[in-house]
Amino acid sequence: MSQDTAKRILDAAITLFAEHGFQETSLRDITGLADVNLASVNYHYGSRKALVQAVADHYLAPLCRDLENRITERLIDDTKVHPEELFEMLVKAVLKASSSRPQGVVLFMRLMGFAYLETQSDLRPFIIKRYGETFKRFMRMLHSSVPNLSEDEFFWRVHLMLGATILPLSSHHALTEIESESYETQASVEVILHRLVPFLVAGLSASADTVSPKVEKLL
Amino acid sequence: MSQDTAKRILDAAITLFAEHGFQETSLRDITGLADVNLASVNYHYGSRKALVQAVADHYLAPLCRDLENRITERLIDDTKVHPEELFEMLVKAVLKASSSRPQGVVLFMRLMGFAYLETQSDLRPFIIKRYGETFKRFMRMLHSSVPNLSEDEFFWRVHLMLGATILPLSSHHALTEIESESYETQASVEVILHRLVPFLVAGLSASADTVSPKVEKLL
Amino acid sequence: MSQDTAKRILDAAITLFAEHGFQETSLRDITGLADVNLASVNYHYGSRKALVQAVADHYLAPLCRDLENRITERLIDDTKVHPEELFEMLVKAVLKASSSRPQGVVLFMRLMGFAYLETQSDLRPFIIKRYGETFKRFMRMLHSSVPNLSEDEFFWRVHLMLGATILPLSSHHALTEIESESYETQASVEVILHRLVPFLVAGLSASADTVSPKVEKLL
Amino acid sequence: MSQDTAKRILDAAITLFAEHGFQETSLRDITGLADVNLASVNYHYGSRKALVQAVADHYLAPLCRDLENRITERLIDDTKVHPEELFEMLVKAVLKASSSRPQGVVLFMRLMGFAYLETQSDLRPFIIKRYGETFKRFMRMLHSSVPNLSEDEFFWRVHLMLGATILPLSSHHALTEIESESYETQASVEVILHRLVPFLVAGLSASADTVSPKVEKLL
DNA sequence: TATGAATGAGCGTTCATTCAT
DNA sequence: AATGAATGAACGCTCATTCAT
Repeated sequence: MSQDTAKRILDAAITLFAEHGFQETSLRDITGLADVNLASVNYHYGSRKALVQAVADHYLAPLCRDLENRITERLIDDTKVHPEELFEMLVKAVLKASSSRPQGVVLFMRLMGFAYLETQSDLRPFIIKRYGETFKRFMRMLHSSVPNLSEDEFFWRVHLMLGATILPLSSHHALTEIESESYETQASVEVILHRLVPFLVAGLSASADTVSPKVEKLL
Repeated sequence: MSQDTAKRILDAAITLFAEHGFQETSLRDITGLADVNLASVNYHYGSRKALVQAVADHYLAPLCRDLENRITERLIDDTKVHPEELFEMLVKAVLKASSSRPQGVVLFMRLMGFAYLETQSDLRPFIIKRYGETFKRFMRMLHSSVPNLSEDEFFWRVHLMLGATILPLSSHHALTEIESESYETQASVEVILHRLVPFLVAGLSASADTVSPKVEKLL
Repeated sequence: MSQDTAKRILDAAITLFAEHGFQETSLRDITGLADVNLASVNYHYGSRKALVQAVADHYLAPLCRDLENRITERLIDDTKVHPEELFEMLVKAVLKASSSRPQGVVLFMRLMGFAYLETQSDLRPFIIKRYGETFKRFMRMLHSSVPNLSEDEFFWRVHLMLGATILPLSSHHALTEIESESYETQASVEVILHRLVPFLVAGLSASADTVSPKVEKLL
Repeated sequence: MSQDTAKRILDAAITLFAEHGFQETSLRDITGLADVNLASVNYHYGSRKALVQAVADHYLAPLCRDLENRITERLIDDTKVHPEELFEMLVKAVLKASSSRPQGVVLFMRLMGFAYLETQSDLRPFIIKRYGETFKRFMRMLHSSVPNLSEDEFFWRVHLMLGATILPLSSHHALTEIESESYETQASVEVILHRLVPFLVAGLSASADTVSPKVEKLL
């Protein structure tokens, strides 16, 4: 029973945070869905903020552990790393980390989206502090896989890619409504990923210079 | 005085929404900054939700009017439209619509971001209902400017582009903190746009097929 | 109606704080007795702490104003001041400041007692900051009215007198229960004061030295 | 181990009650300091209230036992008893009963203060019921040591003395802050007692009549 | 046209206590 | 003998909204 309540809370929190965002989800919503006592959140997690961080940990801890392993393993072989390999690596790690529950990837991406957008919650600093090193390690590898991109240019491209990844995935249930198709959900995530990677590769590999005259003109 | 109060409220709302997001901004914050009575928001706008929509209108109404004009004007000349032209058109319209105040583009993108994530309850349906036709018209032109892209494929690429555009811009204040540079704000927005367009063009123009074997393998 | 709610809250707060202490009285107790909405406390006073301070102000502001006037007036005549005069002055000021409601003195003394004993509430520092000067002025006069008392000795005697004054008055309703008499309340306060003043005068005027050998022996 | 846990709880309770008062100290504070399980308080003592009473017993039981012995022993010699003897007797008993730990006297006096103000719900009735007889016996001796004091007059003087004793001692940590001296704690308690006794003797011995005309005038 | 006052609902948190093991 | 888990009640506070003036 002990472990059960804490897990029920975490599950309900993941569901509701992903559905409505962090700030629009109250502890009463969570404990109501989990069918546990309101005070048990504080008992098991200490505070609302700690629960939010536990949700983040639930995804990011295994993800980063897995990613570290893959990176380390790949570096044994010191041949040149291609960007496609790294994207492949990341996608696999994300899929594995979020495979434990249905809709896992979507929930994860929505959580990342809210973490990105919601300024008040201290989630972003928490994530940077606890998992920043792993992501930086990955980013350094990614950067060196695409030469001829300045530090600045690369930094922003990463965020453009993040935006392209997180936002469509996190709202894909609404998008699929627009498409007016009904289909099995996990498949649709694969479809998005299927369409995402070539987009990212092309965007990351784009020359920074070619269109800049035009852009400068219009600014 | 009446018009003045309503305007002061709108200005304060735009400022605070852009600074702290929608959910983190209370009517008390807004009326406090505007130095008007708390009840005047409901008096002038009817409800909090209506105020949020008024803020959306503030940006989207001139934007769509401007965009419609540009589209119509361009279609007089029935030569083939290139994607760069359309991006240029959109960026100009966005910059013009948000030029009236500092941080205008950022607020606008944050607004779109929240609408995307559906947190601000009914903002997305409101926008679709009121401004959807203009965007659809634009999208149709964009689609026909890039042949050899299936309906589905194009649909998703649009959202990937939206994600790449909206999310980095809407959180750019946090990103620039990470970059640890000090900079004049509006300039930094231009920098982002400067870096955004080649990324979008490359992504949109990417072949859909090339990397699909790899991706299928990893899913 | 505006002034009414704030006053009803203050009245209920005074009653309940005096009856059960500050910490054992909740805002819901107060608003329940006052028959007003819970949120109106925050509306009119800002916070619970501010309400507590308003209660203190209610008694101490007129008391200190009155006391200042009496002190100033007395100092016009530069004859020697006797301790009895000062006690008389203080008692009159206290009675006047608390005359506005039945049991006024008792409530006032209980409030002072709780302020003395309850460590958590920040009431004591608040009182010292806002009214300390007046009391210091009074104390300086009292000190110079009883020569041959060291600074330290006098300081402690003041607190002994305060204890003798506040604590019996604040629990006098319980004491009178023990005495098993029933009588009109204000009269009983007069009885206490009647018995208090000679006690205080004797205590304040006691020689500091006479019994010290004995005391030292027993410590 | 059983006895150990109960004792650790009592020790922690005494420490924290003395430091922050009864109401400001939660069971979690106590069990946290004692490093025992939260539920063990209820297991060993039954309830929070029973723990408070156990703390009272811890001081009052040996005090009253000691006091009874001293009274009985003194009565063997049937010479007249002087008030100083009785104060000496009481002070010795209090010091002895509270000598087992630092700050003992202060805690004891705070306990009495809260019991006096009736805030700690049923502490006063509990003390009266369990230890009232001893105190009454002492009071009767004290009364007969000071002739010419009416029953009423004596009754009130006892409470004035109690107030003068309890209140300054129970808040002496705050008072000494005001004095802005740094000092070894137990010593400061002795200083207070040093200054208390002559004050009490003088107050108790004061004639009841001398100043009454003045007082009556001002009421 | 505008506002001070008031309201009901809901928030995260803390509490002493209970109970199965 | 002892405890981890859980609970219901209550806490101070903030919220968007309403309403009489």
